[in-house]
Formats: sequence, structure tokens, C-alpha cells
Amino acid sequence: MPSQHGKSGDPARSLSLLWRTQEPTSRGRGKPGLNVDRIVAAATGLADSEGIAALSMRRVADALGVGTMSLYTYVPGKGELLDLMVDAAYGDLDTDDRSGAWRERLRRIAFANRALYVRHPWMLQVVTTRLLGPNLIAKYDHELSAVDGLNLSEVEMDSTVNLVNGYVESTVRQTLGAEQVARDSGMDDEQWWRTYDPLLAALADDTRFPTASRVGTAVGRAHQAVYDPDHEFSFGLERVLDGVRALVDSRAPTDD
Amino acid sequence: MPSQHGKSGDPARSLSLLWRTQEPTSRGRGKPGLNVDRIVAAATGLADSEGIAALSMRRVADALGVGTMSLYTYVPGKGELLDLMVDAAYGDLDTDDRSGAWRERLRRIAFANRALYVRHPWMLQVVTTRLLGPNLIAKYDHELSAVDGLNLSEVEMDSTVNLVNGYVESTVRQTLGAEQVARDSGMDDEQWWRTYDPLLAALADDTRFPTASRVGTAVGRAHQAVYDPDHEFSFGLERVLDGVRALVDSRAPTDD
DNA sequence: ATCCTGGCCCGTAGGGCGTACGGGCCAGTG
DNA sequence: CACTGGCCCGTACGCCCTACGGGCCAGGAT
Repeated sequence: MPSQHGKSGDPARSLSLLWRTQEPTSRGRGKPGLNVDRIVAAATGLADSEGIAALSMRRVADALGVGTMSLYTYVPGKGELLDLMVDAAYGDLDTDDRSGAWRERLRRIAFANRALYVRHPWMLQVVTTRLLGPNLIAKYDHELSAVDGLNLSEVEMDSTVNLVNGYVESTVRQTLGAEQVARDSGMDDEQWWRTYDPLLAALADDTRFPTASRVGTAVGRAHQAVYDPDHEFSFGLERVLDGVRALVDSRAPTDD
Repeated sequence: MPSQHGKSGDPARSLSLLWRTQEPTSRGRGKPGLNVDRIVAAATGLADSEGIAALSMRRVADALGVGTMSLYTYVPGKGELLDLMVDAAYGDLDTDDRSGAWRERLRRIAFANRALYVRHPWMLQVVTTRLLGPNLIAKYDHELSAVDGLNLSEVEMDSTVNLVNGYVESTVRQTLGAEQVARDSGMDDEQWWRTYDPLLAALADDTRFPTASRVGTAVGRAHQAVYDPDHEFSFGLERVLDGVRALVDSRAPTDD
């Protein structure tokens, strides 16, 4: 199922790819039919529609009507392709709007990131450490600016942004994982529970796990009734922002 | 790199495996040399030491000195094996200690979960939706009990526990991802930045991303100096718990 | 006008993976 | 004593990534 792609290639090459550092050549046969952008776009489309599990170099090449190995003329390997896909996707975020107070800005950032991950679920499967593409840096800069000027230390600013982003990622991951399982099994939550709850009840009786049983039932009922994912997401987000507020208040004790 | 395993097998079979529902048979050839527990243990050892990317049915079978296909006598497939591994790993958590006030209890839970994920990094790569093993349910019950009796609704209790768990998972994921990249590249952060920062500086000048540049530099320096991962983890955790406190206080306005 | 060169494209092949299928083996039961 | 059903597993199929090397061809150099 899993793993990461190691990528392990030359970081200098990766950087030059991410920042599109390449003068158009003259030598060589006519116009190239392929280029990095087309490959990234095809791969992204495939990953969006069929999931990252279906993303293979063969499938990408097929989608482009080209031999598998042709991709390697433009991209060192699958790992670098994934990096390029992630940075390109982050390019969809608005990094210009810097209006409003910190809480409103962090809220907007959280919702925008969430929407992006929902659009491109595979992004959550790619490790982005040392992925220094232009769009990732612009995103980081934009997010940090939301908590700049609040008397936080630089390390605290970084932690705060990571805290919010971590919340977004973990909730989206949860949601997408559930959707994937539902898709794979061909049963939605209600069908599934109706079928297997009796079986589970025979194994784990309510007296052994009283709290889990009570809460699980209530949560199931709530989801079945008027379940609003945005509301659920907002609830946790406001808790996180309350925590940030406590920090911000403590750093600006006199003028608040 | 990624994906999940679909598993898609018969959930009833999975449940019976997770809860070890099987009377020892009599018919058949002598004593079986293999059993589910031995397979799960071997697979866990392999995943712990070499990463989930190295976990293959062949490798597990080799570690047990057995043919690959013999595993399928005890386990329907790789997906189910991963489920069994996860539930078994959660069995290491202490689910008895219910002493202390909610904040202290959530703090203990967060640290215990973090330690578990550090010990078994591959756990973060397995989707646990509808994974209803005995240890996972016991964990859920134990964690919910930490926020029981605080006048929270059941849905709020569930959200709160998820909030804390989500924080833990996202921070550990970040840390482990960074470690994996460092291992794969053979360079620690300091070496890496010393080598590639000049290259990056040529591409992204400081004036274009002023906040990212300032904060990135400060965070890098801080990590290089007296970096204490526990302290970093605690910082964010206390922010999360502050957010929970705001909720708890609002639900018990009169007697606090 | 010819040759060279270097980019592009990609077929082949090697070493992984998960697992379906079917068959050999043998202890206990009938 | 035959049978049966659990155990063990070799083989094979269809995927995956990618190293290697070769064919092709437009432009530059001579």
C-alpha cells in the first residue's frame, strides 16, 4: 500500500525543474512533442481522477500517447514528478490576499488548504520536506504573514502555522480515508454498520467499552442525520484558533 | 510511492481475525508451524526496521523461513495483514490508567500515542476507518473517558479526542517524513542546507519572500542550536489543550 | 552539399510486487 | 484402511519502476 518514493535524485536537478530553469535549446530534432508541464498536468489529472495508487509512469505516458520511457527525458523519475505535481498544485492557492485580522486570515487559509486537498487528495501522500518549489515557498510566506506583527517569535510563528496546517491535513486525511474505504468496499457508512454492527456487538459487548459504545452510537446518528462536514471542520478549527488566541493574548499583554 | 491497500476483502473474515475467533482445529496435518500472531510479529519487525516500503509478502515469508504463499493460509491478503499489525500495535498502549484531570489525561494520551507512532512509523500510513479491532476500540474508549463528565455532547467528545489525536499524528508525520528524507538523501538538515541554500538563494531572492526567509532562517538556527523535539511537541500540544479548555469552560460556566 | 552532433523518443529487459490456482503431503477420523 | 481436510508452497500472470542502448532527425559546421 504505502511507502514514499525516496526520490533520492540530484536535488540541484530537482530545484532547476521546480523553478523551470532551462533555456529553450536550438539543436536537436524539431519541436519536442512533450514537456514538463504537459507531463505534470497529465499525471495530476490521473491522480485526481483515479487516485495516486493508479498513478504509474506507464499510465501517464499512455494518457499522453507516448512511450513510457519518453517521460524520463523530462523528469528524472517518479519521485521528482510527484514533487513537481505538488508544487504545481500549490500554485492554485491565492497568496496575495493579506487582508483582515490574524484569526480571519488563518481561517481563510485553513479553508483554502482544505479545498485544495479535497481537489487533489494525493497531495497528502507526498512528503514535502525539502521540497522548495516556488509555490510552496510562496504559500509558506503567505501563511506566515498572517501571524506576523503579533509579537510572536519566529519559531512561534512557524509553530502556529504548522499547527493550523496540521489540523487541516489530519481532518482531510480522515475524511478522504473514509471516502476511499467506502468506495473500495462499495458500501456507505450506513449500509456497512447495519451489516456488521451485529457481528461486532457479539464480539465487543457494550459493558466492556461503555464510553466508546455510547459516543460511537451518538456520532453515527449525528452523521446520519444533518451531517455538515463544514460545520464539523469549523468546530475543530475554532478550537485550534482559540488555542492560538491564548498565545497571542499572552504575547501582547498590555495593549489588548 | 503511496496508495493504500484497498483491502476490500470480507469484513466478517477481518473481524474474526482481529478478535481471534477460531477454535483450534483437530483434523489436518500435525501442528501448524505458522499462525497469525507469528506472521503479524514478523511483519511488524520488518516494517519497524526497514519501513513499510520494504514490507512485502515475500520478505515476511522469508523472515519466517516459509514459502510466500503459506502466509495466505492465515491471512487473506496484505491489506488485512496491515490491519492486524495496526491493531496489535495499539495493544501496547496502556488503556487502564484513568487518573487525573482531563488536561493531564489528554497530555498523557498525546505523549503515549506519539511514542507509539515513533516506535512504529508505518502505522501512520494505514487508513484505520472501519478498523474495529479490540485494541483500537479499547483505545477509543480510554481516550473518550478522559473527556467524559465535562458536560460535552457526545459529538464534542469525539471531536475533542480527534483534535488531539490529529495534532499528534500530524507532528509525528512531519518528523518522520523529515527523518526519512534525511536518511534517503544521506544528508542531515545542516549539510543539506549548507549545500543547497546558495542555489535556492539564487532562485528565490529574499525580497520576494521576506517573511518566509526571515522565519526560515530563524527556525533553522533554532533547530541547529538547542533543538528539543519534546519541547516543540509540547508547545503545540498546549495550544491545542488551551483550545479545548475554552470549550470545556464554556460548557461548565457556573461551577468553574 | 555533406557530415556531425545532440536532443528526442522508446523497445527491451531485469528485478521487484501481490496473489490466483492447483497440487502434494499427511494426521486424524470414520 | 481409505478418506478428508488443513497445511504448505511452486508456478505463473500481470502489474510496477527504470537502466541501457539504439534509431531518428534538424540544425550547425565544414
